[in-house]
This record gives sequence, structure tokens and C-alpha cells, in this order.
Amino acid sequence: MKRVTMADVAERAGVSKSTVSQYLNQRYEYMGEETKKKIAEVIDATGYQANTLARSLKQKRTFTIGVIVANILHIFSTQVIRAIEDVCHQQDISVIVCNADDDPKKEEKYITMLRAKQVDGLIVFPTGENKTLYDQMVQERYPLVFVDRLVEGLSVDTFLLDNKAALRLAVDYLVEKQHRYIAIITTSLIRHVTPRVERISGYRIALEQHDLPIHEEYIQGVNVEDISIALAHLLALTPRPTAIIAGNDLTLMEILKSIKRDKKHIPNDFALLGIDDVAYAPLFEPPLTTIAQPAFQIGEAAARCLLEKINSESMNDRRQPGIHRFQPKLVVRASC
Amino acid sequence: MKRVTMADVAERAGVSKSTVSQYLNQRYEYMGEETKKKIAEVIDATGYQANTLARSLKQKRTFTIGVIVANILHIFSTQVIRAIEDVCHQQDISVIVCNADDDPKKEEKYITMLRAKQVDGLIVFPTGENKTLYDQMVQERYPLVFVDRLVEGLSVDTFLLDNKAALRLAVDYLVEKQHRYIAIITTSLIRHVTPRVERISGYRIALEQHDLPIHEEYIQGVNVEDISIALAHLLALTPRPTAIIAGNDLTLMEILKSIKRDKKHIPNDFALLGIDDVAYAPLFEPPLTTIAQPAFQIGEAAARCLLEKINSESMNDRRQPGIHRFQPKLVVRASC
DNA sequence: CTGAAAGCGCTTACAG
DNA sequence: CTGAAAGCGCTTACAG
Repeated sequence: MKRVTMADVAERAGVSKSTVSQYLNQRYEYMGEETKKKIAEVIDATGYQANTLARSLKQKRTFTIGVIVANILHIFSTQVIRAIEDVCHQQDISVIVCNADDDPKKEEKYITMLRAKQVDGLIVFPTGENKTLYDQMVQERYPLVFVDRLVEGLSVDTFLLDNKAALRLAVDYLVEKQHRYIAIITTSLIRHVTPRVERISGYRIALEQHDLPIHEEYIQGVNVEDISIALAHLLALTPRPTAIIAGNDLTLMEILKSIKRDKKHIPNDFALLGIDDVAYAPLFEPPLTTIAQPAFQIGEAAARCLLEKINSESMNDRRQPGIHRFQPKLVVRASC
Repeated sequence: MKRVTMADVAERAGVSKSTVSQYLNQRYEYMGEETKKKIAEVIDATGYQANTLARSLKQKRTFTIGVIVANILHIFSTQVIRAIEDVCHQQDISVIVCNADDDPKKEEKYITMLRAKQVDGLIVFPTGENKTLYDQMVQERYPLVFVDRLVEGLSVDTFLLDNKAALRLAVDYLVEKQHRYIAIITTSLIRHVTPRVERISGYRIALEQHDLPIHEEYIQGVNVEDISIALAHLLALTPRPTAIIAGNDLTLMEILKSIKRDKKHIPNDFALLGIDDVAYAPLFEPPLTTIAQPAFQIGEAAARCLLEKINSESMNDRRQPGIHRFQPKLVVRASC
């Protein structure tokens, strides 16, 4: 019933706790064969399992990191999390994932909670609204890494898509396909979230480079619930857009639902290009052309970067934090 | 740089650690207003955050649970996890998720690791291959709950779909649609994993109830990589099945890929019914008829059950563990 | 080669 | 109403 403790093991093996501890930590250097064997036996017999909590308290290291995603509904988040978990578990680091649900209050709560739990570091998809908190961590030189979103004026390693390149790829391809009237729909812009903002601006830049005029009405940043309306609005415009870019997976899903509901035909009614290579993209009729984010690589890089920070003895051998951009890939199928 | 500790707060507030601790734990009963105010001030000024580790060590409670899923690639797992996280976070319980990747060795590692971390309880989608370990937890009366899979001879609360009912629903519907030649494909059966085994047997029972013969060749349990082959095999049989049931989401995805590749037409070439109501089901052409699992409810119930166990003071007010079946729902669309 | 002692940062009877 | 002391289960110099 009661868990066996190191003291118990020591007693039963007739040695001191220190020796058991040495044994556990493989500090065999000066340990007698006899002693080793005895301890091994007792551990085996009792099924003793060291209490990580106690060790962590003493060592000031929990071998656990926290991940706070802004919104877990995006598959991008899910994929990044998986990558993080993969690299962490390989190194016997646990990860606690929290979903801020795009709510800065929740984000604050989770940051506080995870730090109280003494996690060794944090990977966050920042809502952007808790600058004081972020800044405090930077000041303390607490191991911190951002993913997907930039926070202005903060020197934190940030891993994200090269959004500008993504939109350049998208627009280039659509133009090549003879489209001149290209619209874009994405989820709400009110919070100035990096990917959305950068994708819109990337869109503008790309159009300009093709000497195409920018119709402000062609740019729709609306709540998920209103995407269907935004789409209808777009299709009622003159000139009517012949191609539409879905700014992310959630947007794409909504557009697809509208298409089914209204029995539109792609690419005849309009060409469609999605950002985020969703799993069902090849299954849709027609198969969807998308821009893929290297989510796995982003997550992996973020995790490695964080672990490196955690392991860097002196704060000094840490490099200057920077922005790490990852290249998008165009996956050509048949929707445009 | 250095984190401020309770001793620091006590000193600066001119009181003892005990008092600070009382304050933190809202044991205000006998506390002077003055004292309260002073402590509050110091905490505010220093940004003091209690170290949960130390508290946990003393209280023998970490306010953290572990979740080990057999295979995170199933959306069912993802949805259950989300539900668990939702109910836990509401109660300020953190959750650490691990993916055993269908590997009993990994499962063992994670169980050991999580218990070493002193998590207050465990929700596991058991691989089924670590009976000794499971049994040990049962013996210790360690809070444990299973999801999705039964482990024979073990008295553990288990939350899962009523698989038999699910197949009854499926077969009933197909029969109603005039199908007499109904086949089923699912992922490998070698490990005798509950959902697969029960779905096959549910399929048999349902066919019998309709006085339909059972063609053993119509039952395919194969590895994911071989699903496409199994499908081709099925379609080459005489009599050729007119309807196919996909045993889970991964199977469905593979079948769909084959369909696209071979330019088959649903439901003309054959009717298709999937278990797991995947997000893209309404988007496929034709929209897919599926059997939905109440994944969210299952996760929620499992989490509540675990938290209850954790909170039940005496072991005695614990109910007898049992099997909790959840009812499937037929979502009629157009693929059969 | 091994052990005694202090300490990590809390909580919790208990005394006063 | 508040504090001294012991203790949670480890690790880590240090002594011998």
C-alpha cells in the first residue's frame, strides 16, 4: 500500500540513503560490487521507484516542459505538438500541453500554473496579450520559445512559417493559371495575429509584384461563423474573383462546407487554394491544391531550441534569440 | 534571477513561514488583518509564486494526471484527450499526455515515468500487454481508468463504445438499404484489441440476426499498409460485396484513398459506411454515412471517474469498477 | 568506498 | 492569533 522509499531501500540493504542515491544515479566509481548487488536486489524485490518530485525539488529540474497553444483547433497546432512530444519523449522529457483557446486570461493562468509546477521551459503560441508576463520571463532568462506568432519588441526565439513566401507561392501559382481576380479569406484580424496579418500583407506584396491591382473588398478577415457570408459577399462582387485563397485550415473547412451546401463547382465556379495541407485535401473532389507548412519541422526545431536553452549551463553560451522562418511548399492538386 | 521563496516572503513581511503558508491556503480564520495585508503586499511586490513541487511532496498530491493513449493517430484518441483536458483544466488539474504508439514497451516506460512523477492518477488506452503492471496498480488501489479497450480479468473502470450496438446499427442500415453482401475491413486483429475484435463479432451477430450468411472472406483485418490490397481482394470476390464497412477512421482513410486512385464511384461501385464520424465526412463526394462515437462524452466520463477516485478519501467509498458502454449514433449521409 | 548532515520549499500538527 | 519544529523523499558536498 504505502510506497517504498529510498530510506526503506537503504535500511533493507543495510546501507545509507546516500549510497542508494549514488547507485541510482550511476555513480558507481567507488562502489563495492557487494554493495551494488545488495541494493540491486532490494530494489528488485521491493519494486522501488524513485520519487521524481523529491529529486526535482533538490535538483531544480523537473524534466518537464510546458506547451501552451493559442488554439488547438488548428491542425498546425496539433502537428507541432506531436513533433515537440516526439523529440522530448526521446530525451525522457515530459510535456504538459495547455490550450489557451485564444483567451489571454487562460494563457496567463497556464503560464503561471506551469511555472509554479517548475517546468524547465515553455513553448508558447502566444496570444500576444500578455506582454508583461512574457517580458518577465525574458528578464529572468527563463527558457522560452515562441511558435507561430511574433511578439513585437520581445527578444525570444520564434519559429514560424515564412508567410510572405507562402503567399508569394500561392499568388504566383494562381497568376500562372491565368487568374487576375484573386481574393483571400481568413479568420478575424482584430487581434493582429502574425500568420493572418503576414499572409494578408504577403498577398498584397505578391499581387503588386505581378502588377495586379489590390481590391480591398477582396480581403476578408472575419470570424469563423461569418466565413460563409464573406464567401457569398466575395462571389457577389464585380469583378467577381476567379480564385480564392483560404488563409488557414479552419477557413478552408468553412469554405468547403459552403461549397457543398450551395453545390458550387470547383474550379469552375472559382479556383480554391488552401493554406495548410489538410489530411483530406487529396480526398476532396476536386483534390485541393494547398500550401503546406512544415509543421513537424517547426515543432522539432522549437523543441530542440528549448532543450538547448535548458541545458546550456551558463546563460552566456546562449545565442542571440532570433526569428526562424520555415519554407512553405506548394502541393499542386486540382482545385485551381 | 533567483526565484523568491516562501522564506523570503516571511522574512520581508516579518512573520513566519507557517503564517505565509496559512495565508496562501486561505486559512484566514485566526489571522490578523494586519498580517494579511502585510503578506499580501510582499507577495505583490515580489511576485512570489509558490513552488508546487514542494507542496506536492508534502501533500502527496500533484494535481496532475497522466493519459497514455495506445495510438494517437486515431481521431477518437484526440477527441477523448480534449475532453479529458477540458474537465481537468476546469478543476485546475494538469494533464500529461503520452502516446504509446501501440508499443507495450513504450507504454510501460510511460506508466513508470508518470508514476515516478507522482501523478495522482492515470487514464490509459491499454495496449493490453502489460497486465502485471496494470494489476500492480489495481492491487495498490492506485487511481486508474481505462478507455477504449478492455483488459481481461482486471477490475478497472473502463469507458468505451458499445461496439456491438455500433455494428448492429451499421448492418441494420445497410440491410435496410437492400444490401446482402456486406464486408468489413479493419486494422490488424493480431493483438486482439477490443474495438476491432468486438466490431467484428458485432458484425457477425448482426448478420445472423438478419439471417444473412457469413462469408469469412468478407472479414479483413489487416495492417494499414495492406488495406488497399484487402479492398481490391474484396472487390474481386464472388459474390462481390455491395457494401463495405470501414472499422475505424484510419481504415476509412485508406479506403478513400484507394477509391480516388482507382476512380471508383460510391455508392455505385459499392456502398461505404465508416465507423468514426471524421470531420471531412460531409465534405467527401458523396458525403459519407458514418457511425459516430460519443468521444467527448467518453473522455469526460473517464476523467470525472478518475477525479472522483482521486478525491474519494477512503478507499471504501469507491464503487465497484465496471464497464461503461456508450451508445453510437448513425449519421446518415449519402455513401450507402 | 560509505555515511552523517544539511538542505530543496513547502505543510501541518502542536504549543503558547 | 502566530511561530518553532518536524517532515515530505530525495541529492550533494564533505568527512573519514
